[in-house]
Parts: sequence; structure tokens; C-alpha cells
Amino acid sequence: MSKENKIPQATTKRLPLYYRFIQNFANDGKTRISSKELSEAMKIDPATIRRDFSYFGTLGKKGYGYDVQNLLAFFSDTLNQAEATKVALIGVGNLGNAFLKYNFRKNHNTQIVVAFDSKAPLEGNIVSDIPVYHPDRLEEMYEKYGAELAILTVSSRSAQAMADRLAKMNAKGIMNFTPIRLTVPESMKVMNIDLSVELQALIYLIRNSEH
Amino acid sequence: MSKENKIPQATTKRLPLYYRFIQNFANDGKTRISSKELSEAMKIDPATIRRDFSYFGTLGKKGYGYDVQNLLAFFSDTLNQAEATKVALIGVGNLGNAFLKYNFRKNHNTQIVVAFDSKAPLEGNIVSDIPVYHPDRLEEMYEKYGAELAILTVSSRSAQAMADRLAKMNAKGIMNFTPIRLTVPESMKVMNIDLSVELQALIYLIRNSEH
DNA sequence: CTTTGTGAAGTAATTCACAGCC
DNA sequence: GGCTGTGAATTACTTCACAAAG
Repeated sequence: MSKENKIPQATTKRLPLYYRFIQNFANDGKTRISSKELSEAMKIDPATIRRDFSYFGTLGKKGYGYDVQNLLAFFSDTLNQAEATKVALIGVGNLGNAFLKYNFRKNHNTQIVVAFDSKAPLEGNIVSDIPVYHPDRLEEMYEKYGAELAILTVSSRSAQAMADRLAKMNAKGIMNFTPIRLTVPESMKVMNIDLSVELQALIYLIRNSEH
Repeated sequence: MSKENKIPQATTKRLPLYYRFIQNFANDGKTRISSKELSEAMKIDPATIRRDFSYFGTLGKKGYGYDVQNLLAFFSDTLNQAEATKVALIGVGNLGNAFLKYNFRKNHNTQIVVAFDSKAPLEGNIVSDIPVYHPDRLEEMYEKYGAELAILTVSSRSAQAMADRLAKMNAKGIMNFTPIRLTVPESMKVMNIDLSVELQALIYLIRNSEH
């Protein structure tokens, strides 16, 4: 109901998704939208959508639905789209390279400002317009470029060491693409994305549903 | 308790993770393991681990814990590691390229056998040892290479069309990396991985926890 | 009418806590 | 003693169903 309430974890994880779909509807020139319409597009139950929105106060109008621009403004604000979030990329291998080339900034106000790779020279070089330094200069350059969090796409063996160095610098979070479960201070947020695990989970689901 | 029981969704998603950690312990030469030890490594509550395992019958011994080789054999079997799963990769852009180069097979018995990209010639070419064809030949080559499921790393605008073609071929599943929520027949499994959404969710978590 | 916002009910997942076995 | 497997309790999440508002 009020902003002071605790937002459920499950709701939090849906917020960026809501934002994207609302952006789409706005781009299509839609001015109002009901939870039912959103439900059909997003494949989320309409009651769940209404409940999610209700945690943030009264966003809709009874008998009308939601004003698209209103929602857009609300989510943009809530998801801190006003100011770009600066991200450091640690590990420029196969996956890291994909992130360097993919510019998050376009759609999502997020920007990789600096990258690190053990094969980069100490003095650094430029890949896809982004400076890449040797990890020996992590502390110096992370600070200099004002990164707030890190995408970790290094090998398993260096993952925890990098997390420890990030923790020392008071990094706020890590998107962890390594299979290691990082140990970090309470104050740091870690989001694990393990592509092999997801793929195996999908295969298991497929194999175990003779439907 | 018995294999006939329905395994909770949440448990299913943890199975590949268990498998990986048990592999690690086996490689380290460990012969027995308790739910507590696993808990510390994986950062999952020990009761949750015991409950998860219990859905598959009696895997452990009271007062002893679990036999590592026993667990390893069980998970290898359960996750169908006997036979490699053949996967088609659709869309060889930044992210698709990373998948082509990363050989899932090493650790996870999964293999990208064929790829498709609209920039590839009709007669196909080879990238990282894997044949890449023009999407015009999707049906023909998907069949020929015996793919069972697809990794979808195409642009948003062609995502649903590709899903429709996959559905017509009775593909069993899709790992969907596009932001589109695909509409597919009941029989198909879709796993959505939306990297921008995950990144924004992490940023939201960071910004909204003055702890 | 339509559609929200939300108590209440229903489902799912986690965790407690301990009997039972090694 | 140590540790599993599991009923019971708890917590989290979803969905139903409807009063209230436009």
C-alpha cells in the first residue's frame, strides 16, 4: 500500500519487466492499459500485476485501468532511470566480449564504463569504445571511472579473489556469471546467472514431462 | 519420497546446481558430505537440501551424511548425462557468438550441433567447428542434425516467428534470450533469460537497501 | 457497465525441530 | 555421539472474488 511496506522479492524481480512492457505500449501510442491487457502480453496473472502495483500506492483508476504515461513515469523513477548506472566489466572472454559490444545504454540506462582482462596491457587499450585495463589496476580504475557495480565474467578460479577486491572497494553489487557462489559482505548484493545450470534445468524439464 | 512424487519447481531448478557442487567435491577427493557442508558451499539452507534430496528417495545415511560417488551417480543419471543433448543455436550475434565459442560439452553433456544466422550464406559456413546456415534452411538442418531444443539469441523482431517455426517442428524447448515473451504450444518448455532485466533488478536492489 | 485494490483463501517453498537410525 | 528424513509450523507468493469507484 504505502512505500514504506516491504516489497516482496518476487515483485522486485518483475519490476524491470513491467517497465519494458510499459515502454512498448507507450511506443505503440497506447494511452491506457488494464491489468488484463498487460497480463496477456506478459503472461502474468492480472491479479498478480494489480497486487504488485498496489505495493507502490494507487497507480490506477477503478473502471479505467492505468494511464500509460503515468506508469512510465513511475517506473522510470522507481528504477532510477534518471541517471545512468556505471558498471565495470571484469573478464573480457567470450561472454564479456558480448557485453562490451552490446550497449546496454540504449534501452536501459546502464553503461559499462571500464573493463578489465588479464590479457590487456597495463596501460590499457580500447575495445568497442570502452577502455580495458589489466586487473592489476582494478582498484585504481574502478574508482577513477566511478563504477558502482561489476559484471563478473572471469574464470571460476579468479572469481572469489575478484569479489574480495570488489568488496574491499565497497562495490555495491556483482552480476556473477561464474559458477562459483561468492562469499561477500552483507552489504553487497550478488545476482547469480549460471547459463549452464539454466540450460540443464531446461533439459531436465523437457525430459521429465512426458505430456 | 518416491520417484512418482511431483518434484517442486524450486527443487528442479536447483538440481543442476547440486550436480555441479557434487562434481567439485568429488574432484577434490571427498568421499562423504553432509547437508551442512553442502549448505556452506552452496549457500542454501541444509534443511532445504535434505528436503530436495528426499524427493528422490533415500540418498543419505542417518548419522553419516551422503556418499559423494553415490550422489554423483544419482545426479548424472537424473540429469541425463549419459547422452549428450543436441542444441541448435539461432542467431549468431554478440551473445550467440559467445555460445558458439564456449563449449558446453566439456562440463555439461550438451552440444551445439548447428547454428543459424541471417548473415550466413545458404550453403553454410563453419564457425568454431560448428556449421552455420541461413535461417531459410532451419527446418531442413534442425532435423538433419537432430537438435532437440534451441537457444534463441536473435533480435526481438524475429523471435516469435522463429518460435513458431520451432513449434511446427515439435522442438521440445527454447532458451529464450530475447526480451519477447514467446507464445508457444503447451508441450514446449521455454526458459527466459533476460540479461537487461536481471541487471536492472540488481540495480534496484542496490538502490533500495540503505542498510 | 468496467476495472481497480485488497481481504481472504489457496498454493508453494522454506525452515524448525526432533524421532529414528547409524 | 552425528546426521538424515520428515511431520508440523512458518513464511512467501499467487489467485479468487468482490466491494468500491468511475
